[in-house]
Amino acid sequence: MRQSKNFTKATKEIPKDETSFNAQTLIRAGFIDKLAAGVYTYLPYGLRVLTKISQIVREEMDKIGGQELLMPALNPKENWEKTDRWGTFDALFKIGNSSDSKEYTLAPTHEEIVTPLAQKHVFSYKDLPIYPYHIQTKFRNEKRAKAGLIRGREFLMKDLYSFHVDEDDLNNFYLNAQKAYFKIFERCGLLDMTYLTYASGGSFSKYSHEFQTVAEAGEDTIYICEDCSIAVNSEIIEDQKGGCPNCDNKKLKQEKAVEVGNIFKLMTKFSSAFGLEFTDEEGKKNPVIMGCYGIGPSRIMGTVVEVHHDDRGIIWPAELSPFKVHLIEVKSDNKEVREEAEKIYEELVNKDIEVLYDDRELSAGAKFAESDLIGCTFRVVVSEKTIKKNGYEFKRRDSEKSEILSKEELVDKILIA
RNA sequence: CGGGGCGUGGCCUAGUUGGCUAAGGCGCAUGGUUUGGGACCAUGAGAUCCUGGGUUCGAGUCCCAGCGCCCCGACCA
Repeated sequence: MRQSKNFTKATKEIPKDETSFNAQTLIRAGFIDKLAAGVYTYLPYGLRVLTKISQIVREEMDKIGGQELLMPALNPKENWEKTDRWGTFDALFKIGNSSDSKEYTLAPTHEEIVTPLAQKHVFSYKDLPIYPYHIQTKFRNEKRAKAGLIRGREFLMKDLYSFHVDEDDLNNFYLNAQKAYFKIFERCGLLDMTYLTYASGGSFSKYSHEFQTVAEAGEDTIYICEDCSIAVNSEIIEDQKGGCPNCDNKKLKQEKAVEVGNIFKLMTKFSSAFGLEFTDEEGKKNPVIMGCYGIGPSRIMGTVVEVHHDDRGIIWPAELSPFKVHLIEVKSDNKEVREEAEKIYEELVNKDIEVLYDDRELSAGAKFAESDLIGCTFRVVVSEKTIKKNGYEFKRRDSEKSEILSKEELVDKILIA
């Protein structure tokens, strides 16, 4: 992509209506635009990142048997009355339709939709287990949206629901889902600071689990057991008398964290509400056992920015970088420079490498500053200097060192990464 | 939803005890000089001062109400 063709512009000014680093920086760099509190447009760069995160999530869900579908955001009131959540889920956006007086909600989660859906197709133990999921925009009328992408009113969420014949089968899948989640955080560059965190299980089971990423911007406080590499949240810490639920470690480390995912054993709460049953091998009817597994691509995007940055801007992990390479030509009005840059741009594009090519007639300083702000994993510079040296300057965003490489070396280096 | 703060060209800000034509920077346009870390000069365009009431000879400035945004808290299935 040619930067001269991108219609959004980076800015030096910090937007005054945002205080979180992720929102300030993503807005300045042209990834997102704010429409209202907790409601953002994903601009071309931002959508690329969001799509990459979603794709990672999709791949890891598919690997554990997930089946992707897409359920509606617009939900009829009746489904939510069946579970009694129409009146009790107070972050529900409600929509009245004056022409026929029918009421809807914009879905904040999808148990109310997926359970009756399963009911149309699950009759026998032979039909189980199933793992439908979707990646979809969720709506929650948060009393207070905050921290940019970390707590929005409209946000992207992957929610998978598992349906089982018994608790053992649920427990098995539950562990698979945990592993898949860690794979996702690894690919998003969050593995080192993300902890499986014991949370209250509500009425369904002893614990649910959150995935908490340590970050100053986080709104939760977690207590980490460094022996087991797990954590507990503030609901649990008191029950545990300050100790680890997994070992006899009494000294847990307190940190602020962002909840980037959570998994929950729903047991029969929703299957009972809708009467979702299956017939077992003996011909007896039993309620289906359920679990749910949430993870927020948009929230991950904000969290990654909080965790991976320096004072010049974002440092995207390789798999999330909006473009693998930021190609910069210094002195666009130098014919030789322009031709050389165009040549390598085409070369890289032909190798299916995603390149953002800064072909604008701006000063070198402006281009470098904006490049660091945007934060692509690799930077390649073409200038009078590099032409004299018969190569291309290559630099990682997370390193201060640069090197001059030949075309072949450059392509190799980028393709290997 | 309780408490606090803020609202001025596209963006960031200044604007004194109410006073005359609302100021500066960024960005934008035109011309010229520049080009390895957010260049410079000149000229120019661009404002319902959040909205609605009120006080006053006179309101960006004071009062009331509303809306919006941010922060703290509560909430987070």
